[in-house]
Amino acid sequence: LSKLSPSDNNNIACIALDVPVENGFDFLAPQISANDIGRLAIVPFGKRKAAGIIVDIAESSNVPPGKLRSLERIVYDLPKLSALDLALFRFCSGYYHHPLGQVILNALPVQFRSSRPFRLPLVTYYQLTRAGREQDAAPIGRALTQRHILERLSGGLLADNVAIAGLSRGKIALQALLEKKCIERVAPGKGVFTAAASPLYALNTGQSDVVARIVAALGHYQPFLLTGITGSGKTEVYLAAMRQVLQKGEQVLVLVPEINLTPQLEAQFRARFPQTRMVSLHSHLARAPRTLGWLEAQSGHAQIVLGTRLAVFTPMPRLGLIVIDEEHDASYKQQEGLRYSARDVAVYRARLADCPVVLGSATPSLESYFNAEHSGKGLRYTALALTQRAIPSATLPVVRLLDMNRERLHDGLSETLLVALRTRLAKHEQSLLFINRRGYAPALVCRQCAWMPECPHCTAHLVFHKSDARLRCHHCGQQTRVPPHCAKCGSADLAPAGQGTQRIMELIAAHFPDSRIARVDRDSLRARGAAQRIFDAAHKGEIDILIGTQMLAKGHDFPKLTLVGVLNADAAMFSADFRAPERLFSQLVQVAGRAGRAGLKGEVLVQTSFPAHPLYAAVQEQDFTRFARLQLEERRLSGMPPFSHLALLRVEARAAGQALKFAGAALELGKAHAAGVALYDAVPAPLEKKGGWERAQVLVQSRSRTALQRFIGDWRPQIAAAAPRSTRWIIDVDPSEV
DNA sequence: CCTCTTTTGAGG
DNA sequence: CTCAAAAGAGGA
Repeated sequence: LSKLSPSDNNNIACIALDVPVENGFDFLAPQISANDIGRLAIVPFGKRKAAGIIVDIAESSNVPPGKLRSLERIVYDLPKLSALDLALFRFCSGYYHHPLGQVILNALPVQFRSSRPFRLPLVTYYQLTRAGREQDAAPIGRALTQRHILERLSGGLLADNVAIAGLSRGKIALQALLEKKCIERVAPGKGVFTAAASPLYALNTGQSDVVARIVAALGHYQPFLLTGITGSGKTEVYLAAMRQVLQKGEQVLVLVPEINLTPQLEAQFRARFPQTRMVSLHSHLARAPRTLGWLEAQSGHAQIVLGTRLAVFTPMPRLGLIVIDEEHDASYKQQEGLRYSARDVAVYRARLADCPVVLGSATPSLESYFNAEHSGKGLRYTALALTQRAIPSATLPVVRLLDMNRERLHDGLSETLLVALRTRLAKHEQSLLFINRRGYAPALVCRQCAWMPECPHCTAHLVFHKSDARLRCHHCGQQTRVPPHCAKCGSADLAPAGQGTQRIMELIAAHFPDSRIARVDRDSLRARGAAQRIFDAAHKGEIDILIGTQMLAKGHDFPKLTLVGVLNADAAMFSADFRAPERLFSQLVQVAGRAGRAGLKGEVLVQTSFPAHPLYAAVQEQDFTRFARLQLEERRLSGMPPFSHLALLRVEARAAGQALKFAGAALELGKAHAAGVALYDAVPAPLEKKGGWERAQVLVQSRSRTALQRFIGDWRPQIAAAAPRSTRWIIDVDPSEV
């Protein structure tokens, strides 16, 4: 152990570690220079070693000299985080009130988070000269293992002019790629191939105008909100703008919601930019390829980074454009740990990198819409709109409301809907039934005494899954066999209550025994390759009726689809969350957008008990602007975002009543200094008990973001000091569910 | 008085 | 977070 004192002209390294402690930890680091800021370091920490990031260098420390220990080593094998990367992490730490070390370490690939040594790339790949002579090759990157090279080949990620050193099975892989038409030609004896380039189709005038606006902004910070109805060709706009950025040798970050769309978009991008190296980063990716992709982005070799919310933190030294597709999507908000909004972080990142950021959506969030409507004042967005469908023959579907009070019903399916389905079957067109509930029935009920089985760990009914005769909790995953008798009165007369995808499937199969039906929900897609199989079949027209949850609502285009039925839209009306109408609207517009995309007339039938609700009128006209105006007026009157800013103290405890009790105590602490903020009562959370944890919350509201931030800054240490270890708590800034 | 469980505090 | 010491709870 070093006993040198800091006064001996030793430098001190301040290191951010993955611990729930506000500040970094100081270590003696004699040889350190300011140049090392951003590097990974291994330090002794208590009884163990820990990995952390050097965030600062100082001449002296406030820590008593006797307590200071020496930094063990700096990891020079890894490229360091840039000042811009660190600035982004600092912003997140401050804005979301989360310890810096945890912010940074959570954004790093897992290998780098532990103090154990890791091995870096073993295989080198080379860029060839035009002549393709291997001796002229220059190394352009490395991969962790040969398997990753093969993966990259099969993904088409190693495009033109690339040879692989030491690739024994390369020929086999290349042959497979030839057959799949990913590549056109293989130079014999070498791993050289040329990627097949996809043809451009031309932009319409609306699209070119929008692209021109974005391109004009390249090189400096400017946020755009790009709105456009489904099928108006937003992706084409992204691609055209990206082309300009890539030509300048800069990088593009594209964020997409957490859905199964990444492979499709990836294929689309790859086809358009076959020469450009692209990495795809999402949570389903295995550890090693994710690390590799991260390194490629950080080194600048990968020019396109396509990913879900976690990708927003990927270091990119020459970032020239950020695209956030479906910017309204709830999956951009992380719901645990650092509760960041990838969309908001991306906008801030664009500001740091001084580049434009494009937020695209057919149904933007009201916050973004408001920012674009009120451009001119402060930090606001420039509105861009696509008003025509890219394929002119594709018209918007007709939306009809089916009044469930008047319709003739067959097991919850209206006569009109059944007739419409029958018509489509006769015409060999496809239909889609949208019901946002998986399982057979959302509950089981005793017909004698009305007892309903509940989850022992959550405030929720158990969902009946008929296929394996089990009851499942969709909140905690708990499952049991279906009980033979009522637990209360002993009756054997237990019946399913309500409808889920499985039950609808059964009903439809009974009504249309000769039709080909497929169910699309988390359960049916669980098996490996199931998603691909079902969607392929649907695209080929081998499915007549698709039944599914919101997984069906996004992205997929089925050319023969002309009818969409929406079965339980009303459910959202009963939600206490002030954002429920917004979510319902965007979901309905999304799902309606599936119908009639290629020249065939589409029809959307919405079953509802409240046909007079103004929300449905807006859905019928698919008029987002009208809907947004209505909602914004409500928000203005209720003082909700975007007319105020929110933060939520979320408290969880195992013992009954403890969460609510502590939330109340925290509220009292806050009341003493609540300047410029309004504090709501401590209340049980919407799902009061989840996974055995009782939940309570305190809502904080303010017109001023600064006042809100200042308040939380003072409040948080008070809560931390008062909180018993048996309660978990977090402050959720800009919560998405209140 | 001993053992097992829960709570608390520190880590540089 | 992780580790371990301290403080409680219960048993013989």
